[in-house]
Parts: sequence; structure tokens; C-alpha cells
Amino acid sequence: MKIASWNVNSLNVRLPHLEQWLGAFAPDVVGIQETKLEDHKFPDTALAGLGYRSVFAGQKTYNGVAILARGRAIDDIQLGIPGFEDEQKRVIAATIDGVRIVNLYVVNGQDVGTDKYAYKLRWLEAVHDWIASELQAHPKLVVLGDFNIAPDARDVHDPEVWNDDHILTSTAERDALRRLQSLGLHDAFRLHSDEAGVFSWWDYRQAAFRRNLGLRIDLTLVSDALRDAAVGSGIDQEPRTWERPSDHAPAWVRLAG
DNA sequence: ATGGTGGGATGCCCA
Repeated sequence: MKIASWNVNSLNVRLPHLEQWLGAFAPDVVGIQETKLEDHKFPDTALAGLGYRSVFAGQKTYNGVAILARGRAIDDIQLGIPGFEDEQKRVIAATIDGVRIVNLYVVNGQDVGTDKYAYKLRWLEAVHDWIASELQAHPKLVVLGDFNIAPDARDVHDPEVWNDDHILTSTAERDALRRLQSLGLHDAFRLHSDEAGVFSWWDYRQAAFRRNLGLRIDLTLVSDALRDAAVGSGIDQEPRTWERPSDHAPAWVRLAG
């Protein structure tokens, strides 16, 4: 089973990209972030024509998440973090083929010390507590999404800029990610590679993609029970080369069986 | 250099 995460930065603009990529990459499950679409505008019919069922939670302009599954039922759908009041549509979870999928669009946080940064840390705390109970109920768990955190120095193009005091790499953000992983979640990419400079996001500005000035902030985390099943993981940078691309590339993990 | 590029409920906000 091939499971992927892609921040499309507006599904209105990127539906053709998603359709092309679904045909080329043929993922079994996809978590999508930043759809920026209200639910009545979600292109579920178009995606069904490609063989994908979809569940989604969206809003205008900002945020919006979805899970797609090819030829498989999508069960036990959860929208948002239970018990955590949040206007922003950033979380959707569902069970597919006995695997629990949690799709996160983690708060960006703007800058260290801002209100948005404080919201990011509160939000990550709530995710931690919820995932702890999800793991009890669903040992076969994949937590994927746009984490808006680069795990370590290998995951940034310039560690002097992206340092302990910078947004997306600050100590508190990385500590929150480590704490989440300490529940028993493994960065699938790092199960198979210690390579530096493999990124999933590049700023639209300054020709950053061409110069590979990026970050690896789109992650697929697999639970202890799935660790041995995770036989491959990577980032498909091809869609980032297309016309009018998302600023993110899809991250993926392959589960055996 | 507080810039720069892109999406959208556009003349501003968010990433």
C-alpha cells in the first residue's frame, strides 16, 4: 500500500496537477492539505472518476484537508482534534484497510514569539495527547501531513539560517515533534536514508526550487506496529517541476502487504 | 535588503 501526503496549496488551482499525479504515481491513500475549498466545492466526483473515494473538511481561503483512497472503503472518519476547539480545518483521520491514517496540516506559526507561534505549540500539544489515545485504539497508525517543522539539520538547506531560533526549526517546535515521535512514531524517510538535502518544500521566491533551497517539512510517520512494513519512503519532486506548481512536493511511504 | 512569489473572500492576509 502506497501512502502519500501532499500540500497542494489550493485544490481549485491544483486539481489538474493532482489528477495527473494520481495517474502517474498511483498512490493507494493520499492525505491532502491546503485545499482552501468549502466542502460543497470539493471535486469528489472528478476524483471518483479516477477511482478515488474522498473525505474532506474544508473552508474558504485557508487550510482544508482531505483523505483519498483508491478502490478502498474509508471508515471511522474523524474531523478535527477531539476536545480541542479550532475554527481552522487542519485535521482529518480515517481507517483504510485496517490502517489508521491521521492527516495533519500543522500550524505554520509565522515567527517565533508571535500569537500564531503560541497557537502552533498549543495545537501540537493537543495533537500529542490525541495521538497517544489513537495509538492505543489503532496500533497500525500513520500520521502524515505538512508538519511545518524540519526535523533536523539534514532537512534544511542552510542550518545557519534555519536555526534554533527560526520558525519551522526552533527548539520548541522540534521538541514538540520529538515528543510526538516518542509515542512510538518513526519518520519513514529516515528509516531508509540519512541523506541531507532531500526536501519537500521550496519557497516560490528566488528560484528556490531550481537552486534546491528547500526544507523537508512534509512527513510520513509510522507506528511501531508498522515499522517493519515500511519498506520504502521518499519525496516525489516531479510535480514541483510542472507549470504553476504547488510549493510542496508529495512525501510517500510504502507499506508491504 | 523586512525584500522576494503565489493563492485568494484582494487593495490585504497567509504561507
